[in-house]
Amino acid sequence: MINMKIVTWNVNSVRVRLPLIEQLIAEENPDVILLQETKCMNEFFPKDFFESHNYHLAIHGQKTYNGVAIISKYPIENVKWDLDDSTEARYIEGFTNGHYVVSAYVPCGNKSDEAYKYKQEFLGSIASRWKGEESAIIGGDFNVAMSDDDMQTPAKWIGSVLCTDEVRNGMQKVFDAEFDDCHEISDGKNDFTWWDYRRPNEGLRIDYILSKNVSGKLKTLQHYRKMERPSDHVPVMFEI
DNA sequence: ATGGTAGCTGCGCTA
Repeated sequence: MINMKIVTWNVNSVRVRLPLIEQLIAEENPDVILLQETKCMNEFFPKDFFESHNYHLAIHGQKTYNGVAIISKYPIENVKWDLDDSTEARYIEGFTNGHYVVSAYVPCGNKSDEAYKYKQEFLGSIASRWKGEESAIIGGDFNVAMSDDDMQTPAKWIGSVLCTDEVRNGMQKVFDAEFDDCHEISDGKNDFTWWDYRRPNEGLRIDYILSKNVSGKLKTLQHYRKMERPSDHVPVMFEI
C-alpha cells in the first residue's frame, strides 16, 4: 500500500514552471513536493497557487539564483534552513506527516575553486546533519553522477566537476550516513534526470531521493522532458 | 569544434 508520494524536482524557476507543476499535481497528486532552483524571493513565491491545491509551504528563497521549498499536503513543522552559514538558499528541512524531509540543491561547483570547495563542504554538512538521525528522506539536485551508468555519454564528462573522484567521495559520505539510493536500473542506462539545454543527448542522473529506514519505490518521470517549456531536470518520485 | 539554451536581470551571471 502506498501511504505517501514524494517528488523532488529542480524546476529552474518556480514561476515559469507553474503550468508543468500544475500538471504534476493533476497526474500524480503528490503528498510532498521538494523544489530546487525556485529562483525567487519568498515574497514573490506563488503561495496562492499551492494553497489553492491544499498544500502547506516551507520556503527558503533568494533573488535570481538557488531557492528551495517543501510543499506538503500536511503541516510542516521544525523547519530549518541553516545547514551552514552560507547566504545561498540551497537547503531546507522539515517534519511532515511523520517524516523528516529535505530539499537540497548542492552547488554545481564549476564557477570557481571556491564553489568547488563549497560543494564538498555542503555534501559533508548534509552527511553530518543526518548521521545520527534514525530516519529521513532527502530529495535534491546533488550535481554528482556517481558512476558511468549514470551518464549517457561518459567519455564526454571526463574531468567534469559533476563526476570527479572528489565529489563522488563527498556524495559517498552522504550514503555513509546510512542513506540508501532508492534507484534501480530497470533496462539499462535510461534513467537520467538532467540534460544541459544545449546538449540534449548527454543526460546524467544527478537528482536523487535518498532515504534511511523508509522503504519505497523510485520512478523518474521522463515525460516531463518532452513537454512545452521543460525544466532541464525531470521530476523524480518516491512512493512509500 | 569550445559553439549551443534558459532564466533572471538589466547589456552579465549561473547552470
